[in-house]
Amino acid sequence: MWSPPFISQPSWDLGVYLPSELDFEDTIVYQSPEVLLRSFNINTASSAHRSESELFDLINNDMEAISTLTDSDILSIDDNTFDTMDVAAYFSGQCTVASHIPIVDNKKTLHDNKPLPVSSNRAYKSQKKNYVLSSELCIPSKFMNIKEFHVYDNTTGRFRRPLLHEFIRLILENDEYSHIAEYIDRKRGIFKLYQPDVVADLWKQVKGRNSDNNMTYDKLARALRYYYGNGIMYPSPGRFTFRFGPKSGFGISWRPAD
DNA sequence: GCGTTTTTTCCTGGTT
DNA sequence: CAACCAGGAAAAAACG
Repeated sequence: MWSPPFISQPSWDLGVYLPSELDFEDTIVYQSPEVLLRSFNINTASSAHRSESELFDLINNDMEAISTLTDSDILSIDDNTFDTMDVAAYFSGQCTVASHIPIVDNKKTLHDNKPLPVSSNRAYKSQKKNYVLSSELCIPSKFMNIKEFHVYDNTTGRFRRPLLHEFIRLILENDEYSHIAEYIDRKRGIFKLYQPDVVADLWKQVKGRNSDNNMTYDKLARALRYYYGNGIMYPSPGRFTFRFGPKSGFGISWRPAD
Protein backbone atom coordinates (compact mmCIF):
# COMPACT_ATOMS: atom_id res chain seq x y z
CA MET A 1 0.00 0.00 0.00
CA TRP A 2 1.32 3.35 -1.01
CA SER A 3 2.03 5.71 1.83
CA PRO A 4 2.74 9.39 1.55
CA PRO A 5 6.31 10.06 0.48
CA PHE A 6 7.45 11.74 3.62
CA ILE A 7 10.71 10.85 5.14
CA SER A 8 9.86 12.87 8.14
CA GLN A 9 6.28 13.62 8.88
CA PRO A 10 5.54 17.15 9.92
CA SER A 11 4.06 17.63 13.29
CA TRP A 12 0.35 17.83 12.81
CA ASP A 13 -1.20 20.74 14.46
CA LEU A 14 -4.33 21.18 12.48
CA GLY A 15 -6.96 23.54 13.58
CA VAL A 16 -4.41 26.00 14.78
CA TYR A 17 -4.32 29.16 12.81
CA LEU A 18 -0.88 30.56 12.47
CA PRO A 19 -1.13 33.99 10.92
CA SER A 20 2.58 34.55 11.24
CA GLU A 21 3.16 31.95 8.57
CA LEU A 22 1.01 33.77 6.10
CA ASP A 23 1.84 36.72 4.02
CA PHE A 24 -1.18 37.93 2.18
CA GLU A 25 0.82 40.67 0.59
CA ASP A 26 2.54 38.24 -1.69
CA THR A 27 1.00 36.79 -4.76
CA ILE A 28 1.38 33.31 -3.38
CA VAL A 29 2.99 30.83 -2.81
CA TYR A 30 2.68 28.76 0.27
CA GLN A 31 5.52 26.36 0.01
CA SER A 32 4.38 23.92 2.60
CA PRO A 33 1.14 21.97 2.49
CA GLU A 34 1.38 21.85 6.20
CA VAL A 35 1.26 25.60 6.32
CA LEU A 36 -1.53 25.57 3.80
CA LEU A 37 -3.64 23.30 5.89
CA ARG A 38 -2.99 25.38 8.90
CA SER A 39 -3.77 28.48 6.97
CA PHE A 40 -7.09 27.16 5.93
CA ASN A 41 -7.73 26.00 9.42
CA ILE A 42 -8.62 22.60 8.10
CA ASN A 43 -9.79 20.18 10.64
CA THR A 44 -9.36 16.81 9.07
CA ALA A 45 -11.30 15.16 11.81
CA SER A 46 -14.46 16.81 10.63
CA SER A 47 -13.78 17.74 7.07
CA ALA A 48 -14.18 15.82 3.89
CA HIS A 49 -14.12 12.52 5.71
CA ARG A 50 -10.50 11.98 4.92
CA SER A 51 -7.71 10.80 7.09
CA GLU A 52 -4.92 13.20 7.78
CA SER A 53 -2.44 11.24 5.83
CA GLU A 54 -4.67 10.87 2.84
CA LEU A 55 -5.52 14.50 2.76
CA PHE A 56 -1.95 15.46 3.23
CA ASP A 57 -0.95 13.11 0.49
CA LEU A 58 -3.36 14.68 -1.92
CA ILE A 59 -2.28 18.15 -1.00
CA ASN A 60 1.29 17.14 -1.40
CA ASN A 61 0.75 15.65 -4.78
CA ASP A 62 -1.02 18.71 -5.96
CA MET A 63 1.58 21.22 -4.97
CA GLU A 64 1.89 22.15 -8.59
CA ALA A 65 -1.77 22.97 -8.66
CA ILE A 66 -1.58 24.85 -5.42
CA SER A 67 1.29 26.91 -6.69
CA THR A 68 -0.99 28.33 -9.34
CA LEU A 69 -3.36 29.70 -6.77
CA THR A 70 -3.09 33.34 -5.86
CA ASP A 71 -3.90 34.99 -2.62
CA SER A 72 -7.06 36.42 -4.05
CA ASP A 73 -8.18 32.94 -4.97
CA ILE A 74 -7.64 31.80 -1.48
CA LEU A 75 -9.03 34.85 0.23
CA SER A 76 -12.18 34.57 -1.81
CA ILE A 77 -12.94 31.37 -0.05
CA ASP A 78 -15.02 31.69 3.04
CA ASP A 79 -13.48 30.73 6.29
CA ASN A 80 -15.04 27.37 6.82
CA THR A 81 -15.32 26.38 3.24
CA PHE A 82 -12.49 23.95 3.44
CA ASP A 83 -14.12 22.11 6.23
CA THR A 84 -17.09 21.24 4.13
CA MET A 85 -15.72 20.79 0.68
CA ASP A 86 -13.62 18.15 -0.92
CA VAL A 87 -10.14 19.56 -0.88
CA ALA A 88 -8.70 17.05 -3.28
CA ALA A 89 -11.27 17.77 -5.90
CA TYR A 90 -10.88 21.45 -5.33
CA PHE A 91 -7.21 21.41 -6.00
CA SER A 92 -7.79 19.35 -9.07
CA GLY A 93 -9.74 22.16 -10.50
CA GLN A 94 -12.97 20.27 -10.22
CA CYS A 95 -14.24 21.85 -7.08
CA THR A 96 -16.76 19.11 -6.63
CA VAL A 97 -18.31 18.97 -3.27
CA ALA A 98 -19.10 15.70 -1.63
CA SER A 99 -22.72 14.79 -2.07
CA HIS A 100 -23.84 15.22 1.47
CA ILE A 101 -22.18 18.56 1.76
CA PRO A 102 -23.95 21.74 0.72
CA ILE A 103 -22.71 23.26 -2.48
CA VAL A 104 -20.60 26.32 -2.03
CA ASP A 105 -20.96 28.97 -4.62
CA ASN A 106 -18.27 30.42 -6.79
CA LYS A 107 -16.04 27.39 -6.94
CA LYS A 108 -15.45 27.22 -10.61
CA THR A 109 -12.09 26.63 -12.14
CA LEU A 110 -9.64 29.05 -10.70
CA HIS A 111 -7.75 29.63 -13.87
CA ASP A 112 -9.79 29.72 -16.98
CA ASN A 113 -7.82 27.94 -19.64
CA LYS A 114 -5.19 26.35 -17.50
CA PRO A 115 -6.43 23.06 -16.13
CA LEU A 116 -4.74 22.19 -12.91
CA PRO A 117 -2.63 19.11 -13.28
CA VAL A 118 -3.53 15.87 -11.70
CA SER A 119 -0.42 14.86 -9.97
CA SER A 120 -0.23 11.29 -8.92
CA ASN A 121 -1.65 7.95 -9.76
CA ARG A 122 -2.88 7.79 -6.26
CA ALA A 123 -4.76 11.02 -6.48
CA TYR A 124 -6.06 10.06 -9.86
CA LYS A 125 -7.40 6.75 -8.72
CA SER A 126 -8.93 8.32 -5.71
CA GLN A 127 -10.64 10.94 -7.78
CA LYS A 128 -11.79 8.59 -10.43
CA LYS A 129 -13.49 6.54 -7.84
CA ASN A 130 -15.38 9.37 -6.29
CA TYR A 131 -15.70 12.12 -8.80
CA VAL A 132 -16.20 12.80 -12.42
CA LEU A 133 -13.16 14.22 -14.00
CA SER A 134 -12.61 15.38 -17.51
CA SER A 135 -10.36 12.97 -19.30
CA GLU A 136 -7.64 15.51 -19.88
CA LEU A 137 -7.14 15.84 -16.17
CA CYS A 138 -6.67 12.14 -15.74
CA ILE A 139 -3.34 11.86 -17.46
CA PRO A 140 -0.63 11.46 -14.87
CA SER A 141 2.36 13.27 -16.25
CA LYS A 142 5.84 12.01 -15.94
CA PHE A 143 6.70 15.20 -14.16
CA MET A 144 4.17 14.72 -11.46
CA ASN A 145 5.20 11.16 -10.91
CA ILE A 146 8.62 12.44 -10.12
CA LYS A 147 7.12 14.79 -7.59
CA GLU A 148 5.82 11.81 -5.73
CA PHE A 149 9.37 11.33 -4.63
CA HIS A 150 9.69 14.70 -3.06
CA VAL A 151 10.07 14.63 0.66
CA TYR A 152 9.15 17.04 3.36
CA ASP A 153 12.13 18.51 5.09
CA ASN A 154 11.42 19.31 8.69
CA THR A 155 14.30 21.68 9.11
CA THR A 156 13.45 23.89 6.17
CA GLY A 157 9.72 23.24 6.18
CA ARG A 158 9.82 22.64 2.49
CA PHE A 159 9.61 19.85 0.02
CA ARG A 160 12.80 18.86 -1.66
CA ARG A 161 14.23 16.13 -3.79
CA PRO A 162 15.21 13.08 -1.82
CA LEU A 163 18.68 12.00 -0.88
CA LEU A 164 19.74 8.76 -2.42
CA HIS A 165 18.93 6.61 0.58
CA GLU A 166 15.57 8.33 0.93
CA PHE A 167 14.88 7.65 -2.71
CA ILE A 168 15.72 4.00 -2.29
CA ARG A 169 13.45 3.78 0.68
CA LEU A 170 10.57 5.39 -1.20
CA ILE A 171 10.90 2.84 -3.95
CA LEU A 172 10.90 0.03 -1.47
CA GLU A 173 7.81 1.38 0.25
CA ASN A 174 5.86 1.63 -2.96
CA ASP A 175 4.44 -1.63 -4.21
CA GLU A 176 4.39 -0.24 -7.69
CA TYR A 177 8.15 -0.61 -7.73
CA SER A 178 8.37 -4.02 -6.17
CA HIS A 179 9.46 -5.52 -9.48
CA ILE A 180 12.37 -3.09 -9.56
CA ALA A 181 13.54 -3.30 -5.98
CA GLU A 182 12.28 -5.02 -2.89
CA TYR A 183 13.17 -5.92 0.64
CA ILE A 184 14.48 -9.40 0.93
CA ASP A 185 14.71 -9.09 4.71
CA ARG A 186 12.45 -6.40 6.03
CA LYS A 187 13.36 -6.81 9.64
CA ARG A 188 17.00 -6.22 8.94
CA GLY A 189 16.49 -3.62 6.26
CA ILE A 190 18.12 -5.68 3.57
CA PHE A 191 16.96 -5.00 0.07
CA LYS A 192 17.83 -5.91 -3.45
CA LEU A 193 17.67 -4.01 -6.66
CA TYR A 194 16.10 -6.36 -9.15
CA GLN A 195 16.54 -3.97 -12.01
CA PRO A 196 19.52 -1.81 -11.12
CA ASP A 197 19.55 -0.05 -14.45
CA VAL A 198 15.95 1.04 -14.02
CA VAL A 199 16.63 2.23 -10.51
CA ALA A 200 19.58 4.21 -11.77
CA ASP A 201 17.54 5.82 -14.50
CA LEU A 202 14.76 6.65 -12.07
CA TRP A 203 17.26 8.08 -9.68
CA LYS A 204 18.63 10.29 -12.40
CA GLN A 205 15.16 11.64 -13.07
CA VAL A 206 14.20 12.05 -9.46
CA LYS A 207 17.42 13.75 -8.48
CA GLY A 208 17.26 15.98 -11.49
CA ARG A 209 20.81 17.19 -11.28
CA ASN A 210 22.21 19.27 -14.05
CA SER A 211 24.26 16.76 -15.88
CA ASP A 212 24.42 15.59 -19.41
CA ASN A 213 25.56 12.15 -18.51
CA ASN A 214 23.49 9.13 -17.75
CA MET A 215 23.19 7.61 -14.35
CA THR A 216 24.40 4.07 -14.24
CA TYR A 217 24.20 1.39 -11.65
CA ASP A 218 27.94 1.62 -11.33
CA LYS A 219 27.79 5.24 -10.24
CA LEU A 220 24.72 4.77 -8.12
CA ALA A 221 26.35 1.88 -6.37
CA ARG A 222 29.41 3.99 -5.66
CA ALA A 223 27.20 6.56 -3.99
CA LEU A 224 25.60 3.81 -1.94
CA ARG A 225 29.00 2.52 -0.93
CA TYR A 226 29.85 5.94 0.41
CA TYR A 227 27.07 5.31 2.89
CA TYR A 228 29.04 2.44 4.34
CA GLY A 229 31.33 4.86 6.05
CA ASN A 230 28.66 6.75 7.93
CA GLY A 231 26.20 4.07 8.92
CA ILE A 232 23.48 5.01 6.48
CA MET A 233 24.03 1.72 4.71
CA TYR A 234 25.77 -1.52 5.44
CA PRO A 235 27.16 -3.85 2.86
CA SER A 236 25.16 -6.98 2.37
CA PRO A 237 26.21 -10.10 0.52
CA GLY A 238 24.68 -10.73 -2.84
CA ARG A 239 24.45 -8.86 -6.07
CA PHE A 240 22.68 -5.51 -5.98
CA THR A 241 22.00 -6.09 -2.34
CA PHE A 242 22.37 -3.47 0.39
CA ARG A 243 21.22 -2.90 3.89
CA PHE A 244 19.95 0.18 5.66
CA GLY A 245 21.97 1.33 8.61
CA PRO A 246 20.78 3.21 11.68
CA LYS A 247 21.92 6.55 10.36
CA SER A 248 19.30 6.24 7.68
CA GLY A 249 16.77 6.16 10.46
CA PHE A 250 16.14 2.49 9.99
CA GLY A 251 14.87 0.95 13.18
CA ILE A 252 14.87 4.36 14.81
CA SER A 253 12.60 6.79 13.08
CA TRP A 254 11.11 4.30 10.68
CA ARG A 255 10.95 0.64 9.83
CA PRO A 256 9.42 -1.16 6.91
CA ALA A 257 5.89 -2.34 7.39
CA ASP A 258 5.47 -6.07 7.65
C1' DG B 1 31.42 34.06 -2.66
C1' DC B 2 32.44 30.32 0.49
C1' DG B 3 32.42 25.98 3.08
C1' DT B 4 30.10 21.67 3.57
C1' DT B 5 27.60 17.86 2.07
C1' DT B 6 26.19 14.78 -1.27
C1' DT B 7 26.72 12.85 -4.93
C1' DT B 8 28.91 12.14 -9.74
C1' DT B 9 32.60 10.64 -12.54
C1' DC B 10 36.46 7.82 -13.40
C1' DC B 11 39.43 4.35 -12.32
C1' DT B 12 42.44 0.47 -10.33
C1' DG B 13 42.29 -3.91 -8.50
C1' DG B 14 40.13 -7.96 -6.63
C1' DT B 15 36.07 -11.24 -7.04
C1' DT B 16 32.22 -13.89 -9.01
C1' DC C 1 35.61 -12.19 -20.38
C1' DA C 2 31.74 -9.49 -18.54
C1' DA C 3 29.75 -7.77 -14.66
C1' DC C 4 30.23 -6.88 -9.83
C1' DC C 5 32.25 -5.05 -5.55
C1' DA C 6 35.49 -1.97 -2.77
C1' DG C 7 37.28 2.34 -2.40
C1' DG C 8 40.62 6.34 -3.68
C1' DA C 9 40.75 10.72 -5.92
C1' DA C 10 38.81 14.61 -7.71
C1' DA C 11 35.24 17.42 -9.32
C1' DA C 12 30.59 18.79 -9.80
C1' DA C 13 26.11 20.27 -7.97
C1' DA C 14 23.34 21.83 -4.47
C1' DC C 15 22.61 24.29 -0.53
C1' DG C 16 22.90 27.23 3.68
